[in-house]
Amino acid sequence: MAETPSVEQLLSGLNPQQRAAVTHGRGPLLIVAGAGTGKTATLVHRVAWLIAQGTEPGRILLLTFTRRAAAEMLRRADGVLREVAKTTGRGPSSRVWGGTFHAIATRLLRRHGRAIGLAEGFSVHDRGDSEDLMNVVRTGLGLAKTDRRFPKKGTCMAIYSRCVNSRSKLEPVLEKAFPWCRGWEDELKRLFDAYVDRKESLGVLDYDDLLLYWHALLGDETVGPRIREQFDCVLVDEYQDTNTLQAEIIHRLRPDGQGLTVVGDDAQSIYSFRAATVRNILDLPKRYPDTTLLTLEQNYRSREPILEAANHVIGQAKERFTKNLWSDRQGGGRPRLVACEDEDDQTAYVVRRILEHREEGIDLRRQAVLFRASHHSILLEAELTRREIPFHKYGGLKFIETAHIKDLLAFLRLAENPRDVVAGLRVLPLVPGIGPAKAHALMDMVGGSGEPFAAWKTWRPPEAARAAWPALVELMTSLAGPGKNAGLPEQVHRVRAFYSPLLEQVYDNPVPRSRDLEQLEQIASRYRGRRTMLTELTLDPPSSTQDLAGPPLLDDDYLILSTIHSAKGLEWDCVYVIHAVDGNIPSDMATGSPEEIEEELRLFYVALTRAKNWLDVCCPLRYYNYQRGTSDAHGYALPSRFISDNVAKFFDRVTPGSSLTEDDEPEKRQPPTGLTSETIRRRTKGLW
DNA sequence: CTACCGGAACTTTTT
DNA sequence: GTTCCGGTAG
Repeated sequence: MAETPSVEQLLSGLNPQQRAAVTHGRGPLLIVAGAGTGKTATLVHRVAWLIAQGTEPGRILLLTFTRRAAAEMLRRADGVLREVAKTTGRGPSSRVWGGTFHAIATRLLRRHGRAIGLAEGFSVHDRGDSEDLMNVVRTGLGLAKTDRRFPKKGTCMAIYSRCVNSRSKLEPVLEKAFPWCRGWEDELKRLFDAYVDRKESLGVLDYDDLLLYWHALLGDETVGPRIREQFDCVLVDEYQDTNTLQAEIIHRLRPDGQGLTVVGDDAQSIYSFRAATVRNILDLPKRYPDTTLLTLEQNYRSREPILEAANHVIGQAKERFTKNLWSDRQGGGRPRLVACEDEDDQTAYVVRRILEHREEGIDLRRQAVLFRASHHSILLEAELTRREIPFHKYGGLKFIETAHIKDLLAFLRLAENPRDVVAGLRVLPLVPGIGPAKAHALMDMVGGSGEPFAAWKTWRPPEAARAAWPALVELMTSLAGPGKNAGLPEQVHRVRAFYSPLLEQVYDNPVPRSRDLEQLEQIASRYRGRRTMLTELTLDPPSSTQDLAGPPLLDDDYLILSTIHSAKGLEWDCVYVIHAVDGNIPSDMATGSPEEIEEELRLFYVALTRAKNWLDVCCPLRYYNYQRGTSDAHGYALPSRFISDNVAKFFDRVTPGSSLTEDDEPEKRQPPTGLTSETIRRRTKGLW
């Protein structure tokens, strides 16, 4: 088969397996792509190839794990297309439907939701909002004060979510994942029923609903076929991390598998806590018997010694389908296994290595520190700040989840959807003199249409609320009514005018919080409208203030700190894995069952395979237990159980030793004999 | 009955 | 830095 020159050009630089994947026809295609095997490049080229072959960009659906990944792929696909555009005349891929399952679900539901009785203006609750609503219902049913302690709101939400996402009944879910909550079946069922009703009456969808409604939409006799016909090709990235509900959505989108491409790596499945199941990727050939399976095994990312160590780590997994990866990037040193005395030692070591590498010409942004839990980097962050080394942290508590940001957004959400109790219960108690009880009563007074907050005007506030009450009523009335069409920055500004004085009373560190709010006002102009801003912020929350401020300037350089989960799909020249001790990797919270431990092993594997050229794994052996007060709160840890003797052989063992650490703790290091400060002064004077 | 304060306990990973 | 609880004051 003779290829046209432009297509040949598009395929140049791909290896035979990648090429086969890119040019595969319409039948269902499963690409099992190991870490660093050019998975993204393959997917990008496939999108470009499909377009070059005549598929309209708007008829391609690209589902990725994060929006960041989607944007990156579309950007790169544009690049590839531009290269070949001269000869094919095909346009850019920018109209490809790309995004997360949740983001795409929102778009489709706004467009077609009417057909299944969904109001177009529905609002989306994030995890925190959902928990709050769950709590409202939980208290309403009197489950908050029972003889035995009833599961807390977060646990209730987790159980509910798992039922929805794994599409299974309550009993097995409790049995398998929440054994300590058995015995509350009846109460939980009542609670979930009430929660569902409540969402319905408020016109609110939570994360799980987005998937659930999308699924339902596809099952509808009239709309279902319309959506199916909208797309010729569906491509799914990170398929190993999809859950049962998502797999069924895919199945309903492409019932016969025609035009379906799925990419994943069962060795990198790390989201089972979110009800993801590896079975989706493993069983795809069973679901579609004519599936073509292609495997990518050549790793272009890591040097061979790093890959060898990583292969031996994942070699300990019980069930695995992908083969070992290989690389022709020979040479270079082996990865390091660093036995640190304690966390301070680890911090000093990591900082020193980072600076050494920077001296050698590796920018900070090409280096990353990875850890299991977000709080593992606290000490390091403090040290980086002290040394004025810029860094950017991914994962963990997000900007959007801080109390003051949620407060401010709650005003906007309440204006957008006056029935949103969760928003109301956040806004109202900010006024002195109004607590949960009065807030509840006030929310019951809110009307449906016309002027929703009219009843608040005649309400007689308690003495303490006299001053602030009329201002709040005026603010809300205006935001929900005539002020609705004001510019978004203007709206935020008005909320800020009302909220700022309260902020100073409620929080003891109002200054940085106030700055965050100003920032929010600044970026508000970026969004098309209030509803868009609110949904985008819940579906794609910026991970930090810096992120929110926009892409950093090209010339400023910063180190990456990230949870291993957030590091998925990314790569750096130098990777430092910290806190690689038992209890952290694997986490104590995840050692209940063999399956959980297996997932922790894969997580460790993901961390190691992020490294291109240098890899340091640090194990601080003595740690400080912050929960146990000040005296004698030290404990001892062992290196991660995943670094067995057989694995350790592939690392260089390093001991930083106290002489290499920085001079922060004088009591630890005696000055070498014979050298006194007096001699130093004398020597110094001899210098000039 | 309601609001508010202080203390205690806990904090995995994320759309 | 929260969230959850119990006690106290209005």
